[in-house]
Amino acid sequence: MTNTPPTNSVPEKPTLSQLEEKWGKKWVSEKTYAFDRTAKREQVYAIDTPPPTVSGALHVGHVFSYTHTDLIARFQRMNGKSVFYPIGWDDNGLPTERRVQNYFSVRCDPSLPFQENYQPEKKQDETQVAISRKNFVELCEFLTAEDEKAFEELFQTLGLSIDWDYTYQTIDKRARTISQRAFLRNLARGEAYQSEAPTLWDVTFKTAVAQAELEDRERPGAYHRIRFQKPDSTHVEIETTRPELLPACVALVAHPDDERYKPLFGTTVTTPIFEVAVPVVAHTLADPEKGSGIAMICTFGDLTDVTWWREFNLPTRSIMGWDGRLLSECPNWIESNSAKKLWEELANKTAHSAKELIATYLKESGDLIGEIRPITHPVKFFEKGDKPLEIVTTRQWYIKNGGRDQELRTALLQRGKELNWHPEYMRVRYENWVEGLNGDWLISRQRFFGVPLPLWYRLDAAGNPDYQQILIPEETELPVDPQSDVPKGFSEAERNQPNGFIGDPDVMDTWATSSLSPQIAARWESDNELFKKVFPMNLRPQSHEIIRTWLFSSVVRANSEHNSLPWNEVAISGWILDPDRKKMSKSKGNVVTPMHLLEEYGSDAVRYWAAMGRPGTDTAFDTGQMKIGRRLAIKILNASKFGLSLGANNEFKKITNALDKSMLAQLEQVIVNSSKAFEGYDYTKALEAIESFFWNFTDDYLELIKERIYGGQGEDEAASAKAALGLALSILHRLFAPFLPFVAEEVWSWWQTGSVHKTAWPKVTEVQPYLENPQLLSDVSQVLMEIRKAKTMAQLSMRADVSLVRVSASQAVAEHLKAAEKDLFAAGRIQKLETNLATELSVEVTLA
RNA sequence: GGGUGAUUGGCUCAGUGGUAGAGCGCUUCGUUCACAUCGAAGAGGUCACUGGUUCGAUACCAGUAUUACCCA
Repeated sequence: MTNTPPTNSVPEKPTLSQLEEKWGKKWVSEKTYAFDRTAKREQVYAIDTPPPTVSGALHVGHVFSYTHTDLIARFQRMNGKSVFYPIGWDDNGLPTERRVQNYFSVRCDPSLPFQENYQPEKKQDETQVAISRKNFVELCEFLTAEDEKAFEELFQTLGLSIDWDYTYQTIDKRARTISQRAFLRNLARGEAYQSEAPTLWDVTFKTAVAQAELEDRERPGAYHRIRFQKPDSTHVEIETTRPELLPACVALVAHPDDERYKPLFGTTVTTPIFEVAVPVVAHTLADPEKGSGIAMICTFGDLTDVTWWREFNLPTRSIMGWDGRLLSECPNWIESNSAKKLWEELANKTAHSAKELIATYLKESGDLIGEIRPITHPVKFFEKGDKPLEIVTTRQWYIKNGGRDQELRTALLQRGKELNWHPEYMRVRYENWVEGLNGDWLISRQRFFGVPLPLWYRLDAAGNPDYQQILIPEETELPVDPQSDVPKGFSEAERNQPNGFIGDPDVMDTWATSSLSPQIAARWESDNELFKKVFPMNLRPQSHEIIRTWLFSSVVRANSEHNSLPWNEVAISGWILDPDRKKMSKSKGNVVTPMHLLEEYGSDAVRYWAAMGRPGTDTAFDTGQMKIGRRLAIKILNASKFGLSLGANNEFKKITNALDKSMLAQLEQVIVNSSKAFEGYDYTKALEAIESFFWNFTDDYLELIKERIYGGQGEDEAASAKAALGLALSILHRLFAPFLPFVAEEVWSWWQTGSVHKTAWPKVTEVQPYLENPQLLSDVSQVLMEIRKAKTMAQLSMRADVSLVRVSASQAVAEHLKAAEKDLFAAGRIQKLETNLATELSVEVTLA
């Protein structure tokens, strides 16, 4: 720092335009935000940035929540931490598949051979071209690379202080390796297992669906009252919304205390029209209030059916195919000839058509009692699907997550308690989720673009897979694609041959990879030095709707692999609501794309709006706040230019004037309050404290010292103001740096060397040698305000003269006014000031 | 049905056991001398409702209503 401020480097007419371009490029080329690997572990602050789904649209919500993280990153960096702030792109999974299908009008057919140099034709009509899995994956990679460029450009324009040298993709080689390695370790420890079991199944995507991907939707349904024949030829009536599952009925169930049905327990009844004998059982999960109090158990109508089927060891009578249609062959448990004839009509019908058909048959046979009763009820859907889920029995891979194991569940709940949540109440969502788990984590997906399960199976002499004979790769061979790679000891010629092998066709759930984002970013097992420095990480920022998925699954993986949390803190962002308070989402069509906002208002202004969204609180999209942010940024330019032109400098020993010291005392409080707020992740509170000081600083303090700094009260008094101004500007530039990094860097560059973003966050020790009662400036401002009010009321210019100001005030206030009297005279254009003692402040202004 | 938040001027939101706050919007006034991409000032609220604790409640407690989200 020099004693003579280089005012010649202050532009004549400062402007916000082009600052993003100017400084954004410089930060990248000078690696301003590079992680310092030589830093000690305690000096590292590591952030597990959410990898955005690049196949999704750029969304103003990205700007919002990523800015929040950046604020924390910048604060920590200025506090001397070596900030590890990488980003990844989530290009793995179903959203990418769908986008590729629509963009190129193709579909994946894994049975087709790979075509070299395949060029997709431009999308022209709705007929999709079938292509091989490898071609399909190539298209996914091509398209996501395009999308990633758009995201990178947005985030750089926004000024995120990411270290771009550590960027990863959830489908890249390292991510696939880590994902497969973690799975193999789970397998070796017995935490991963395969099971042939009833599975929630999406008939559109033809894939299994995990509990975390479910959602309930209210759908119309109808109760059908159906009678079953008792052994004595009388009837018992059940009610069901799914009569199409009647052929899949394996039992009836009622509550053990239900007097109406007690005599039936242990007996056998016969299903109508299909004439299959089924037992009547008692179970406490049967609700006596629901319908007739007795229900049919089918394989499988819902998850309760699965529970009953397991507990009573009932037979499996599945009638639903993987495509959501009834089986084409009549099931072997249906023996009556008339029922077999009916099946010819039912075969290959969708659940919906089968329901109508069976209702018609029941009506004809007289077994449908009374009218069909329409209701609305919750139905389970895949969150990305649009047909109700079915339950089919398939072989799938699972990872233990406490859903079937109380000890693990307790351990994971304990992890939730160890984690520091911001805001704190979000912890409850985690606890509710873990407590409500009803099964392990299903990780296999019958999809194409994802990380493959790194497994092969032996084929027996007949060419059928033996799933108990698993062939696994060495960790050093990873990543593997079992569709093209060959297990050790086999040759490609043995693929799909009797006594040979087959590759597991499935990929892993996208969360099975995303849950390892801290390990991927930290380069687990490929850069141990880095890993030791940054894992467990300090912060996971994310939004609240993925607590049950991303956050929970990350805790599961770190707990089993590293016996630790993946990070110590989690900061939950709210959502962006549109101005009508509706959640912004692509399906609602109310999404605002962010790039033009950055261009129109400036990145700093948009960041200001984001910073005003409190942690965890949903925030309305509001260009008004961006305008205010823009105004603030302009004010910083102008006030800095003005201050530097007045001769602001660093000769702090010359700070002697009481008003100057009072201003610095107020600034001391701002440093204390904003630092404290930041440490508690409340960046909004920090910004409010800084901003509010700044406006008073420009409106009152700068006005008050103008005369003095021009030399009106002698050289020493001017020198005090210049030095105080220099100290205040230096501190303000640094306080604003995390929020408005572009304008802060710009004004810093006018009079300092190096980047403001690599300097130290202000410390109270900087101002502590120069303090006075902070109330002094407030009292003087108060009187100045009264004077301005009088001029405004008289409809006069602020430059109008005041012949007399008569102040009634306490002794303390009077002393404060006396201390800054000359400044007050000049700023208010006062000719005479009289004070007298009073308990309450009052100001009487006589205009000239 | 269970849970978690929210409810404060027209709007968006702070806030504290002791006289109700900010910004925007609105109204009025004001530009030679940092800033019209601006400044100064003004009006505007029974702090959702009902009880309770308290000398005193917008704040603490209980209940109600409305609303959002999570889970079933």
